[in-house]
Amino acid sequence: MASSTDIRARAGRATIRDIASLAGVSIATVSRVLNERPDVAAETREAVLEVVRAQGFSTNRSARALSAGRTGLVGVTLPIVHAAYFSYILSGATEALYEQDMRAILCPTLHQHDREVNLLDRLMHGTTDGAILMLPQESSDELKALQEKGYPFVVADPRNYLDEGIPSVSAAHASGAKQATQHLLGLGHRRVAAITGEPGMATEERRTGYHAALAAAGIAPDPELVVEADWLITGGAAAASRLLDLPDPPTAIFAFNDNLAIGAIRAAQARGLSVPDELSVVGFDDTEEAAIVTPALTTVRQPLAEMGRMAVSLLVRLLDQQRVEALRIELATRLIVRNSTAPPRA
Amino acid sequence: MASSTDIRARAGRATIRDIASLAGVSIATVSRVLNERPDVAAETREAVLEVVRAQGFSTNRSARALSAGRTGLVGVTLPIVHAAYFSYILSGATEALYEQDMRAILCPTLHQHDREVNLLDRLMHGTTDGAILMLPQESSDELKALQEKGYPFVVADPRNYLDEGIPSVSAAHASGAKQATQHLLGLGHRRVAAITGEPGMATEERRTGYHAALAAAGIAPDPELVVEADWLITGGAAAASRLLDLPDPPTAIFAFNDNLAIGAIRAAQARGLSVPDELSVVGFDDTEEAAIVTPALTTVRQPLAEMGRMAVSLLVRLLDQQRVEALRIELATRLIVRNSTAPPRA
DNA sequence: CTGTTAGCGCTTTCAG
DNA sequence: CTGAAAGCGCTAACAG
Repeated sequence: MASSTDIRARAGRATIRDIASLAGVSIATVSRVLNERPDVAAETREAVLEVVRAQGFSTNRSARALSAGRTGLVGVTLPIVHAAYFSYILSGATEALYEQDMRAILCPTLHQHDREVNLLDRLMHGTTDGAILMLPQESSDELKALQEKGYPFVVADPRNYLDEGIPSVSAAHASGAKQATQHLLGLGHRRVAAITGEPGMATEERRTGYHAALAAAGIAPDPELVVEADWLITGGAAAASRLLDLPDPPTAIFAFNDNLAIGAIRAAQARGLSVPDELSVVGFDDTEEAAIVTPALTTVRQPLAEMGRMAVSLLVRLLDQQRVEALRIELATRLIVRNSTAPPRA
Repeated sequence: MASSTDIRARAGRATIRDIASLAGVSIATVSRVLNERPDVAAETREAVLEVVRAQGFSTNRSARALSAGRTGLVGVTLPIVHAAYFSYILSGATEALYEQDMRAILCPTLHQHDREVNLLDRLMHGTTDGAILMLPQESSDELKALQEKGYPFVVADPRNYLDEGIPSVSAAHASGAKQATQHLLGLGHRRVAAITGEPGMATEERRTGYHAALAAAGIAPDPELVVEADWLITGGAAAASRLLDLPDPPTAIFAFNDNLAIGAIRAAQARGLSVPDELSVVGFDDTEEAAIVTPALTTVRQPLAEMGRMAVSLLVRLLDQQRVEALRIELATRLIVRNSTAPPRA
């Protein structure tokens, strides 16, 4: 759409200087117009914008970044890009950034700690204004150090308990777990088992919610009914087998994520048990698979995209040097009831 | 890790100038060392690196970008970040970029054409060195225009047939479809139906492969056995129903993507047909769901991550101004046999 | 092999 | 309300 009256035959694009001379004003004025400063006469502004449009000009971000000290870029670190779980958070964050006219730089760490460190180091030095961190396991010390260097960041979906003062956004694991357990209890189950994930904040909190629901229903927790597993389908299957081998097996299982729940369903089905008729299973996360699997999984939905958006909004406030009272944000979850849960057999 | 002997009490980090004076050399020399230029004495280099390490210095990318005219950033546009399909390509691309010490800037377009245009416009102007484009539908004209402006890019997984001269990386749709159809034929099926997706390059090519396999087996194509659908599960179910209502229904269906295949399976099961005993179904893509669904889906795997990597490697060559002979790259697919296919009932 | 110097394109005081 | 001028931190000729 560039008009044929472009002033420059040279390869590069028009610069602010070209616009200025074409519009008969100084570059300072053009800069003001471009940055929507109020102190420009309406006429002047119009004249400048006219030329800007005609030339198809748009400001060179590198130059602006160097001069203004802000890049408009935010680093987003995450273990793996294609994992659905992270990509939802990423998606929310990217979208929220877009709305602020900012962009996300992707930094996959592949679970390699040295990569995390290198990446962060580089991000800090003039590449980005701040970062959204999704880490496989955070060390409060390192994060503190980062913070002391004055680099703004927020941890999304923290894996561990973080020091106060470290900005973070997470799901309300405990209340979600409580919902899930209550759902099972409400259905009439009394022996409700739990398959927990690996140690960490999520597991701790979800266990807290599980116990809280049990306690509220006046049921004494049975340690036999709580087994730990890795977060994988196979782990869930193995754990469920152990549970079902118990002399007095559970009639319902609350698995701490969907993978584990799917594994549990598989294990039950493998031994001829019908889900949900003979065993109810609830998951956590509501990944894509939850709806696809047979029977469709009752599970606790995490507001992943929303966590990404929230993280950005927190970060933006940090960038603006606003005082932020609530540094740690927790987002409510929602129980999605599908077909893997039913009242226990009479 | 910053030593307490930092020369600057000021807020900012050390600059190349600080390093230069600390090391007793000129900034040009520091720059040379930083850029691994060969023309520096080993001693000098060591001395400089010493100071660099001590100060925890790392070069300001914005400044380098402005000065050198290269940002080390590549824009990646894609319709939706959290769609597994795209995120695999994205993942491969990001990883390949990382290896080149480059980074990806995420640009989700949400299927909005104006966003695509704006984004590209911005990407061009000093934000990125080039781009990987995943578009819902490309217009060769617009891409040509982009190319004429001298902006390097490559289209990943093109939706439409592109002009020659537009760099692109895609899957070998035709040969993949041929494999799939041959698999069915090899099992003994004679009435093999196809559920195509919406018009576009993928559908065209896959249809070509389907017909080629039929022809090679000496089977005349029956137009009744080819029905079109959107790319969704519901569409697949509807299409399969039409097929199964035929007076002489197919014993096997090749669905042009996994969603359609899942829909077909659902439709068959809904009318009491067993898959694969009474109906074989093959998909295309090998999404996450393919392995989860019951029965697990036989499907054609697209090398998505590899496409991303390839796109980057093509782009990098373009950036280096290398003459590239093969602008259009096609990556082989692979048939993944699972449980949704079997010989027809005797 | 090393230093000097001139910008890259933009933002931002500081005057007027 | 507008302009002049001083950099932001780095790279890349060009001398020496």
